[in-house]
Amino acid sequence: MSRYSAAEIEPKWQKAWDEAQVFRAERSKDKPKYYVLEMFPYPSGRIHIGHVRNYTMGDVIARYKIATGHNVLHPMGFDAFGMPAENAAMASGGHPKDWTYNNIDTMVGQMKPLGFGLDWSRMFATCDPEYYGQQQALFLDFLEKGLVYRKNAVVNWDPVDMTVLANEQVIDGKGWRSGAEVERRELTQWFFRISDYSEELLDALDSLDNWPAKVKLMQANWIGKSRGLQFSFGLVDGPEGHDRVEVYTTRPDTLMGASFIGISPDHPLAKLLERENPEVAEFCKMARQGGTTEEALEKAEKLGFDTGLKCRHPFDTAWELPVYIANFILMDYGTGAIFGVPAHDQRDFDFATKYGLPVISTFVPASGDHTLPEDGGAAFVPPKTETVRWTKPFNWDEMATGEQAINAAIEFCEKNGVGQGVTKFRLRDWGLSRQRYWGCPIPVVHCDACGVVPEKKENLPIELPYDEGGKPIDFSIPGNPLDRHPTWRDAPCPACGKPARRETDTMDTFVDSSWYFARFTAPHADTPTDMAEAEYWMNVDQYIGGIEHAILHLLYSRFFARAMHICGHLPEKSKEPFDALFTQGMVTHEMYAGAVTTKEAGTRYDKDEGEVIAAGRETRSKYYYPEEVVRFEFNGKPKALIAKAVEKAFPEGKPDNATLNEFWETERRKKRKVGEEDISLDVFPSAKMSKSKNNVVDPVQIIDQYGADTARWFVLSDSPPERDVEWTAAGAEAAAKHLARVHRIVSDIATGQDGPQAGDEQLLREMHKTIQDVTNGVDSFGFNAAIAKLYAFTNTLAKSKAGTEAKKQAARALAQLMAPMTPHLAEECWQMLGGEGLIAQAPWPVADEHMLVDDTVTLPIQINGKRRAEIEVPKDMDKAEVEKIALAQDAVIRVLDGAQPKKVIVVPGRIVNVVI
RNA sequence: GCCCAAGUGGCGGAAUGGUAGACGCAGGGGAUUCAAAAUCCCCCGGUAGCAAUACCGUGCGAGUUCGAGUCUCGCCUUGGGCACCA
Repeated sequence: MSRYSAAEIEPKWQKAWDEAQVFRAERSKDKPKYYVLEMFPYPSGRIHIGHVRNYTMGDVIARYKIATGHNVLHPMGFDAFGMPAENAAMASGGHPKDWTYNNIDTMVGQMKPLGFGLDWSRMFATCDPEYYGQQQALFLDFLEKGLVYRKNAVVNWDPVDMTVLANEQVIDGKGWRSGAEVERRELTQWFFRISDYSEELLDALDSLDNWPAKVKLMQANWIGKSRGLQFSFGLVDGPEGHDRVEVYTTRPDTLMGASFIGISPDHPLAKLLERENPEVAEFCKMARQGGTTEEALEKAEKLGFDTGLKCRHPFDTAWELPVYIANFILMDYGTGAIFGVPAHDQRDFDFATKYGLPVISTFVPASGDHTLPEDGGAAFVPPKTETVRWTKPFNWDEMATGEQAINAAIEFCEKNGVGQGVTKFRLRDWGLSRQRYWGCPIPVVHCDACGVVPEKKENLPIELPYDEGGKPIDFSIPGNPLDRHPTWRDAPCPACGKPARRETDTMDTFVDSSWYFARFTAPHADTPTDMAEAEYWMNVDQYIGGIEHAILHLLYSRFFARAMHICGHLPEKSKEPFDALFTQGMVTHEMYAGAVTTKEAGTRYDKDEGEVIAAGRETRSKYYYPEEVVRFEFNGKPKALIAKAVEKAFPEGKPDNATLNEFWETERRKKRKVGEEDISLDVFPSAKMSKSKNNVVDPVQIIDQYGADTARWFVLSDSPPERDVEWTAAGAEAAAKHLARVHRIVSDIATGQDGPQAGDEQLLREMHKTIQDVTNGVDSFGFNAAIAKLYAFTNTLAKSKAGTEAKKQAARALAQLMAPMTPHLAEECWQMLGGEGLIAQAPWPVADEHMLVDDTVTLPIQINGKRRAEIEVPKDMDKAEVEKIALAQDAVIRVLDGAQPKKVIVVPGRIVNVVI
């Protein structure tokens, strides 16, 4: 008997798979193809447990599909452009390219030992010039087809660092490095015309039968189709060229409740007033402060500026409404102008209250008490489907739903020439320009004579410069190094040949990830795709990734697939590139944060508390990795300390929690110098593992200690894959023990003598049930439930007194069912049991239907829905007979106490319910 | 603020509208051992009870149903997304 040693068997079988080229994907007519893809990783430096979970799920599917006779494509690559590489260069010198490729090497080195069935020959990184050159070719094709254009759009501008900030670099409206108030500033940028496809992207969601409903719902809400009315308010004595204000509203039915007109600070009228009136200019400047995110705009205090201008109400020209410039109105959506109805919109209500504007109700609840908003009640905002009583309708019944009223209002307004019914979408065009170095350069040239000229395809790829005039690029200077590069910008105009300037914006990294799945079908083709390969391998049969990508990445990819089809790079069938989608939950972990002093504390004396040193102290937060901290609980509260400091203070070993707590309290009160870290840390609840929060768990330790199969088994067991999982280290050992047990049991069976041969049939029945359950589990992503069945079957097998042949048969089935999850151990077991060839290439076991049905069933007997007894009856016994037996049960007789039951419900094979 | 989810023992979780808690972890007891590791066996939601058993129990409050963890409505809490994190 041999002992289970992952360290010995895992490399051995990985080599065997390599030699047999089990995972090499080649086109073939003999088998149906199957393309399984997991969202590729960002090369952050180390793989984390979330990656292991993601790729193990994909690998289970891939191996299972190979076993069921499919020709499988299962590739891997890296989403390698992005800000962390530049941030690393900024923080510690070095070059984003070196940082990225080093990280990729490390991560591949960490992934290979996990034994994933990947076709590594297809690997690429999006920062490979070979890849991004083809992306530039795609861009040029899109440009030719009118799918890309330039327009102005706002960015977060840091006025101190003189640079554009990403949303995550704006913290509480301030720049992350400079601390300066961020401004919204307009720049000319490149856009994809995704909004032209709003209707189609929305409608096509219905065809995605194997996508989670919640993802489709989120996308539908994001696209946001709405029907409303576009019309204008006449402006009383407006400035030159402005005789009216065009508005769009989804609630034209509330027009009689309008009390003001609001325009965006970026509205042409506001801009005109801004030039003439310093007060307006000051307000607009203030309104443009803060980040550009929808969240920031929604949460910001609602402020307005009364322009003094008045608009006429379309239905009553004597009725004049004031025109406000308001900071919560977006120029991008609708017409950049709205009319406010305080009675039926909370935001408008708050605004009206603040500026003393009238509140006019147009409808009230259908019944019941109601305090009108104008009489001190709250804004009344029922769902559009609710029937309400109209007090100011214009051509519909007094009792009607919002929906009915909206339609009637649009019809009425159209008939009376007041406006037009318009369908609008919330989806905006996709801005792809980034004022950054580490991304795919946009392949156009700006020529004084010819304007914006596309680069010639034969000049692609336009590569990123590595140096700056022989010197390494200095990333510590804020701003875009491409913009200030001495020579890279110089390029002859592709049209006239005169000296011109390259575009220095690079592409959003979402572009990189919007077509990589197509590139995997022909990763080294000298066009973006090879149609023969794309025709064969597309679509992705099963796509697996995090729920956090439910909207943007998936929507952008759907758009790209359409655009690529238009340009002849993908077949018609690939307009929806992902046939089935599975969104796995995230791996979360609690976070440990401490303070680093940025301004030293003063000292203040308090007569009760004595010396208080925190006064005047300023800090920034620093997050620590789980392995850097000592975590403990005191009085039920989690606390943490920096591990190194604990080791130093208690060299003899980790003390008890009370001592740690005392240490924590003492350290917390210490005065710190600038730059010094606090030793006592706070523990924050679990959140998505992210690089910036340092709460990533490194699986390498687990692999080193227990082996890949344990890590794989562990991430699949316990939690359902679609749910978030809180990572805890306990349990890895249990998984390892179980695998060792399987090895031991199989080894005993393989070498054992014939036993008593009792219960062969029972064991084989269990085997067939397990085959059935595990197969269903794998098919439906119920990996945790499948694993529970495998645990149960292992117990059955261990206890079975069956003969050696039956046991060997059962053990072979166990190995095969485990093979997608723990492939190395399965191969080893397969070999011990005398299985033919590699288990990785053996056909999947099939359950025998006849072995799945039992002759008798156990039926619970309920009385009024409460279980009181149970009976064992033949499975096809008729209802009357079952009822008779049920009513004869002691418990039933006792509760009935001579009375007749009102009703007896018999669900064959399920349950009996006696109603009394 | 808006959109989308999730909430079940000490913990991770199982359960086509049909016996709530499968399977695993932690814990307790025992066997084996000079001892330990490893392994094997048993117990394990709460309250009451020697026990049989009874009552309560799937975030909270209603509802539909013979029957609700599962369906509907309202709330609470947590997580994700909100267009320049990827």
